[in-house]
Amino acid sequence: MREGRPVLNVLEQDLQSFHDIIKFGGVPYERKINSRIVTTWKHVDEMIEAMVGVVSGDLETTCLYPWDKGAAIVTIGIGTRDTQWSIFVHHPESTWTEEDIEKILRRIHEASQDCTMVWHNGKFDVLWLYVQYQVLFAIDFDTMLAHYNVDENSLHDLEYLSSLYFSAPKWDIPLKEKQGGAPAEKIAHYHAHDLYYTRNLYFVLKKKLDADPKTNRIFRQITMKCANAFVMIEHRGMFLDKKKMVEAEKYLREQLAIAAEALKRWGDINWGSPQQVGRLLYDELGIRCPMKTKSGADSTAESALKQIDHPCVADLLKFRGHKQQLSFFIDGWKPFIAGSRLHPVFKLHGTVTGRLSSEHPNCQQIPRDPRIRTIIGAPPGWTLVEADLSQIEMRIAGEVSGCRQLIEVFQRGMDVHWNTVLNELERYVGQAEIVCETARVARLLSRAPGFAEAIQILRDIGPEAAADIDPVWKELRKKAKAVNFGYLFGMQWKKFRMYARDNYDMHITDEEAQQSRIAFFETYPLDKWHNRQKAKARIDGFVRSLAGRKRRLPAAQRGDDSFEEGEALRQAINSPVQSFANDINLMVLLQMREEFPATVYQPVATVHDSILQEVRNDYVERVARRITEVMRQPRLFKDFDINLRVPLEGDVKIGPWGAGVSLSRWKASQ
DNA sequence: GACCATAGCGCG
DNA sequence: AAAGCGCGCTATGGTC
Repeated sequence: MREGRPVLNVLEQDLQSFHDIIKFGGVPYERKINSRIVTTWKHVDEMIEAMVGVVSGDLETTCLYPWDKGAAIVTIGIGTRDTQWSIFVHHPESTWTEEDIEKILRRIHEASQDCTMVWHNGKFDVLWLYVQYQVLFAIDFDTMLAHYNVDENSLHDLEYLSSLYFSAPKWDIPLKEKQGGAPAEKIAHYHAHDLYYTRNLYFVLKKKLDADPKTNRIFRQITMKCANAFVMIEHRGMFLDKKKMVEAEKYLREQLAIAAEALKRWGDINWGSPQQVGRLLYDELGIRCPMKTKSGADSTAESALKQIDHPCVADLLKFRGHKQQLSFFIDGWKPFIAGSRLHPVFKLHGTVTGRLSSEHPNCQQIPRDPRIRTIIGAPPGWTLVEADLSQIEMRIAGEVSGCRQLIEVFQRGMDVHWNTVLNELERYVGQAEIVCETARVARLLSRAPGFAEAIQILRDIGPEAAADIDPVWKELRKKAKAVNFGYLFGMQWKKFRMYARDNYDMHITDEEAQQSRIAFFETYPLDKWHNRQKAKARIDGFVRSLAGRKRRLPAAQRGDDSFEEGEALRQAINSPVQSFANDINLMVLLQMREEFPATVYQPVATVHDSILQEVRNDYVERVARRITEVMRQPRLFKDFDINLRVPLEGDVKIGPWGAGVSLSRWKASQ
C-alpha cells in the first residue's frame, strides 16, 4: 500500500502528539481543533501546502444516498496536522461556483496522491465524490474498517471510537443541521471534529494492527482493497430489465388480489398482521395453536400453519408470499432505482465473520424465484455472469477438520450433498416406498436390476442428471444440504426433527432423528474437530480462519455452561468456515478486477460465496474460463501461505440472474 | 413525527 | 436444560 511521501519530521510530530494523547489519556481536545472555512484561493493554496503525510478526508452531504433526488455535497473536509479545512459546496454561505469546486477538488486529488488518505467509512465519501465530480480518491486507511478488524464485536462509529481511545466528549449535531440547515461556522466546527479524530484514530489503530500481523494482512490485502473496489461496484450497480420487472409486478398484483379475495370468506381482518391472524385462527375458528413464538404469543409462522389442517392456510401462505415479494422486491426497490439500475450498498463491516452485508436494497436476499431474480440482467452489449464457489463451506469444513472421509468426497470429485442423499437411501433399504422410487429411476436408466445397482448408478451420474430424470432428486438433495449444514455446525436431533417436519412434511420419530445424526457422524466423524474448536475458544477466547481472520469469542470463557457460552462455542465451529469461504470469494473478486479492465469487466455484487459481474459480450468466454481457474486457486493464497488438500471448484452461469446457463450451452446458443 | 420491538421471511 | 451459523427488510403495534 502507498503510505505517502516520507516526510519524516511531520510523521515524527504526528507520533509525538499520538504519544501525548495516550500518555495523558487525552489532551484537551478543544486546543487541537483548528477549524477553518476555505473561502479564498489563498486559503486553497495554504490547504494544499498543508497536505503532507497523514491527511483525513470527510464529507457532509444533504442525504445518505448519492442517487437521491437533490443529493448534494454540503461541505468537503480535509484534516491536516494542525488544521481542519472545510470547503462549502451546497450551502447558502458558500463562496464557490461549481467550476471552482471542480478545480479545487482536482488540486486536492493531486496533492492526495502523495499523502496517506485516511477516512472513516471512506467508501461512502469516495463514492459521493465520484458520482458528483467523477474524481476518484484512494482510501489508503479506513478507521471504521480498521476497528472492525480490531474488534468485530463492538460498534465502529466515529464518536464511539473517539470516546473509547481519546475520551472525547460528544460533538454530534442534529442531522438536519449537518445536512445544510445550520450556519457554516457551526457545520465546520462539527466537521472539524470528524476530521480531527479520524486522523488521530489512524495512529492508534495502525499501531493495533501492526501488533497483530495476521489481522493486519487481512486488513491490508482484503479489507482495504475491497473498500476501494466496492466504490466502483456500488457505482456500477445492478442493471434492471424493466420489462421483466413490469411483468413480475403485474403477475404478483393479480395473484395477490386473488389470494386476498379468497381469504375474505374466513374473516375481514388485516391478513398481514400476525396478531390479527392469530386471534382469528386460534380464538374465533377454534383451531388448536401448534406452536408459540419466542415471546410466547400464538405463532402464525409458516411452520406453524403447515401443521394446521384448515383450508384458509393455503390461501394465507399464497397471500403472504405474493405480498412479501411485491413489497420487498418490487415496491421496495422503486425508491432506489436510479436510471435503469439499483445501487446496493455493501457494508464491509456488516457481520462478525467477515462476510459483507448489503442494504438499500439488500441484494443478498433476492428470492431464487426466477420471476424476481431474472429482473437482474445486463445492458445491451454486456452479459451477466454469475460465478459461485461450489459447496465451498463443506470443502472448508473438510480442510480444517482434517476429516478423511469428507476430504475424499471432494478429492474424488463427488457432490457431498448428493452423497448424503444416497447414504440416507441405503440406510432405508427395505422401505418399500424409497426402493420403489429408486427402482423407478433405475428402470428409466434401463440397466440396473436391483437396489444396490440403482444407488451406484445414481452415484455415478450425479445430482444434475438425476434431477433431469425426476425432480424429486433435486428436492432430496436440497434436504440433504440442510441436514449437512445443520449437523456440520452442531445441530441437535430435536431440531432436525422439527426441521424435517416443518420444511419437508417428514414426520419421523425421535429414534429416527437420533439415528440420522449418528449416521452423519459415522460417515463424517467431525466430533474431534468440534471439540478442538471449542477447546481453542475456551483457552484463547478467540479462533482464527485459515486466512488468519480472528473471531473473538469472550463468552466462550465464561465457564458457566450458560446459553451464551454454548452459543460462542458453536460459533467457534462455524465462524472459521463461513469466514474463510467469504475471504476466498473476495480474493477471487479482487484478482479478477486486477486481471480484466473495467471496460470489459464490471463486478456488480457478491452474495457470500458467489460473484455477479457484467462482462462485455466479446469477453464472456475469457472471463468465464478465467474465473473458473481463479476460484480453484486465487493468487492471494500464496501471500496468505494457504495450501489446501481439498480441491476448490467454481461454477459459472451465463445470462440473466437465476436463469443463466453453463459456458458450453451459452456457446451453443450464440 | 420519530423511534423501537416483534413477527415473519428472503438469502448464503 | 438446551444447543446450527450469518444477515436486512417489511408490517404491525406500541411508546415517547
